[in-house]
Amino acid sequence: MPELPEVEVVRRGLVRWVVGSRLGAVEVLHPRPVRRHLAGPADLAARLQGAVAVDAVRRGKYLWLQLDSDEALLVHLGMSGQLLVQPLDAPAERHLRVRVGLDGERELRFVDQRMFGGLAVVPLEPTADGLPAGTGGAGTPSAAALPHQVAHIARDPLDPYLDVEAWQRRLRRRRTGVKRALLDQTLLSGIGNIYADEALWRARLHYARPTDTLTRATAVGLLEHVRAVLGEALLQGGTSFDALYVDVNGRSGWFDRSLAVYGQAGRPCPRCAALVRREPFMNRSSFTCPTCQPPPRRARW
DNA sequence: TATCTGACCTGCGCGC
DNA sequence: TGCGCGCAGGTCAGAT
Repeated sequence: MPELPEVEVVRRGLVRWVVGSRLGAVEVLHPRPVRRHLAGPADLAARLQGAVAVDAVRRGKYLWLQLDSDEALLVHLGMSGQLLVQPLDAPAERHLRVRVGLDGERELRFVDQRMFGGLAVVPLEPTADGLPAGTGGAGTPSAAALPHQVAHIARDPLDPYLDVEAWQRRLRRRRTGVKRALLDQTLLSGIGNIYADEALWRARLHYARPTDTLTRATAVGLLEHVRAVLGEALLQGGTSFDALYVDVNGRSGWFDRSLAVYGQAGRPCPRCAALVRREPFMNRSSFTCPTCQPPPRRARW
């Protein structure tokens, strides 16, 4: 599933293969992925056609292609979205939803099986703090502008402008469980179920540990574990369990081979050999080591 | 205001 | 073989 490392791999692919290109004809093959472009598919196509992509920017799991028209093509991959750069004559993918011409030679394709993701053309607004909005170009800070649809999304763990002290104070003021807080994109963005479980295992924290019982040192240590696991995943091209996550050239990542607990129920913990446990959590699953991550006496789910 | 829950969506694996 | 069900999970609207 696309979390921060997977989206960053896609963003880097866009920088290499799409930035600098002039967008051509747009074909919307299913209305759902463009549902957030309220003016409709025809308006989306009209705004894209002829524009030049000048940068690819990411904040958390949100991604946008900045256009020379002072607008942006905002993309969220949802659970199964893919952005592929393909030759014009490449066969259509089974779940191809939108195609956008590139320089009359190639196509940018949005493929999405489950259609939780989507595209919209939106205006850019100055950031509230006047700082770069996220990661752009070759991993450098972006322009200080972002779509208002992303304004409520917090900075991510790999963002150099993340205010760690402010984050740990907000985290510890919350009255919830630590995993629920890690998944809250308005507190810290980019983390999904996979990397939340991996970071909590590294930090030896149970997912139901109340955030208001964390010390400053524990909170900051957890952030370091989050950064480490995201960084390692990025180096390996992200996590691919199946064909649902690939980069813009259709290649899968390798980090699933390095997962300690996520998806490892019944297998030995790499640290203590106790059997990893899977438990229902927020209509999904949490994977923990029962020895390294004992449940807290007072739990918040 | 803060926190929590359920709906959205499709394909796959499993049990019957 | 075919059917029904559960599961995967990011986001957001609505409920508490």
